[in-house]
Amino acid sequence: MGIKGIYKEIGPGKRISLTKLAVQKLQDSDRPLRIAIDISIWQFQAQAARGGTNPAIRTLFYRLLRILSLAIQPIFVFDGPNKPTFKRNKRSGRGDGVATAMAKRLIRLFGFQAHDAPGEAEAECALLQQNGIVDAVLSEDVDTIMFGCTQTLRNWSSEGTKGSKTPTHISMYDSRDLSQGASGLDREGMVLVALMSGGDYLPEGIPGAGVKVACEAARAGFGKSLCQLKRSDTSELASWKERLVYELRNNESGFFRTRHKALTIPDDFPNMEILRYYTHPVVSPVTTLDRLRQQTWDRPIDIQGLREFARETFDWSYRIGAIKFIRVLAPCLLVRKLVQRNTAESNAPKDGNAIENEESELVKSITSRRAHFSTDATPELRLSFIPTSIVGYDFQEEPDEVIDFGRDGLALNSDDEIEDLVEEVGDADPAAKSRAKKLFSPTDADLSWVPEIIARIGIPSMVADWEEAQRAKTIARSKPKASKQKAKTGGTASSSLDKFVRVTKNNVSQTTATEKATSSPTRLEPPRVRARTPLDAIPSSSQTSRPLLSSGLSSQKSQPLKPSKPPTTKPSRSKRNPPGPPAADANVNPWTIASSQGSPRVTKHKSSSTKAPEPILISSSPPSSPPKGVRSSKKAVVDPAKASGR
DNA sequence: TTCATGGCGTGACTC
DNA sequence: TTTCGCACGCCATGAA
Ligand SMILES: [Mg+2]
Repeated sequence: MGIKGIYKEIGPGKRISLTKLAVQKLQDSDRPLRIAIDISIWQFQAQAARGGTNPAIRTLFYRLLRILSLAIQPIFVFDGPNKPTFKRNKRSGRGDGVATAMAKRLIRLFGFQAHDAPGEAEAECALLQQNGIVDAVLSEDVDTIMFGCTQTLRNWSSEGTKGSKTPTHISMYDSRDLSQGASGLDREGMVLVALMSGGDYLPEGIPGAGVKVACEAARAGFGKSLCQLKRSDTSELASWKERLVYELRNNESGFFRTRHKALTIPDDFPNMEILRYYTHPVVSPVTTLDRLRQQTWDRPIDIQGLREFARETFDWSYRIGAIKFIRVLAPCLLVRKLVQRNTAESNAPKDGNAIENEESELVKSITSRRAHFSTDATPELRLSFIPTSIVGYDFQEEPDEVIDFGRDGLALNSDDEIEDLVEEVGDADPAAKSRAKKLFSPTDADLSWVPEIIARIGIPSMVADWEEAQRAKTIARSKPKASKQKAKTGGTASSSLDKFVRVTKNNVSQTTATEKATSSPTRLEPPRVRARTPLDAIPSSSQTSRPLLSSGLSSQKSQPLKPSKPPTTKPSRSKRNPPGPPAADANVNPWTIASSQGSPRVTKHKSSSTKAPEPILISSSPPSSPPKGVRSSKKAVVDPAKASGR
């Protein structure tokens, strides 16, 4: 339901290289960037791909490779069956069921997480981000902000007018910056904009009121005050509406550009069901969050499984297919292996030679350094590596496609997409290989640009040696007579821990220059301290007298944790609930609304367990991190609530 | 006149 | 047997 014209209001976001974002997180937090990805961002884009077999899923494959090479830890979120009732014409599943199953399989072969949302993926992603399970959400639009996401990424695509369409950049939206910015839109404000301007399937919007008028109303505080209304207080709601309409008509307080005498406000505006859709979307319960929190982000890549997937799905068959597979996978897998050397190393101290031996198994040499625009000048090193030794896959096992039984490297050079250059096929001259860069042999060295910090993690001593050599070179150039005897000051580290610390320090001092140069004011918030949602702990019985939305701080203070008190609304919930109009029930029983909203299908009992039944609370301002204990007690509170929904 | 809304058509991708 | 998004540019329309 992207709000039409919303980007004219909130701006284009910060366009930033995904490499830079990932590297910053690696530096600042000593761990990879974690993002939740709404899988639907590719549901249409991928259809545009042409050529070969299954180009759509192949597009996903290449994106997954890219994620791998960015050292990002993703969790892919799929839409679930519990769509809100007012979106009922849509249905996910059947049509792309096969594609969905394939996508999940591929994602898991990469060692990435595939996660099913109970309802809308966008809302689930926002929940994961709010709870610190991920740092940011990659989505189609900025709707996630209305679900409470504070770091939203969208439009992962190429940047600049240069020829390459390689997707390098994303647009980043920080909810805190947004509320401070010119639009002044926070979560509540955006929800009001959605409610007022409506949309194709948001009924009871105000016809003729678009994003401009709605934003003016939001800046005047009507979003916040609407969300702070006590539930089931119809007179307060009527008063809110009266004030809004009065200001629209007369513009007495000057909130609006002009008066709006001609607007016809529907009788049932605002639609509380839609409001609740944003404030209390159908998302996973805390138990699921805990499970996700405990899951490891470092699952191994199934190389053999990926090879078979590519053979069957993309028709990358025979030895030629295997070589193509190795060629695209190796540079990405190299990054993974470099980063893993940080954590995977045993604590046993190793001598310098052992370290250097391990390093040279991964990387043969470093050839150059750059600060390229495609990565926002994030420093990178060009690494030379042997594809087969990175992938560890024996392509020789695979039969040749044609009758050519030759098993020297020559036949391998005929890759299917280099026909343009195949004039040289049959030319056995090795020099021809270097002339035509596209001639690829998986056993020969290949080159790849890797962020310098990642190289420092995986091959620290090789980087140190290379830097020393570079330094010597420049010195030699400026003062040819100077001796290169300057000993390696750093030398090889005595332990892996020391090594990493040293490397990190070096890298910080080294990269601050470039950071300042590019002057990026944007950075991710520290995620760990960010366990939010203190409000889930609210006893259900307090709902009817509680604000629909209020500030996180005050409500947290005022919420007594009463795990022992079961909800008293069970009777009304237990009668078979038709998905019919909940508006009538809304003032009577919030639980009814919650459940009806959650399940378009009456037969789905699951909805009651997946719907977080607690009322309330949007806190658009950054929350104070709750103490660790809150989380566990919250669990205790929610469980009975969940049981009551049965 | 100026401004905002809403309807319509179109593109996205990799090799 | 049901279905599906979003953003952008262009233009007509109507309100103030
Ligand atoms: Mg959306």
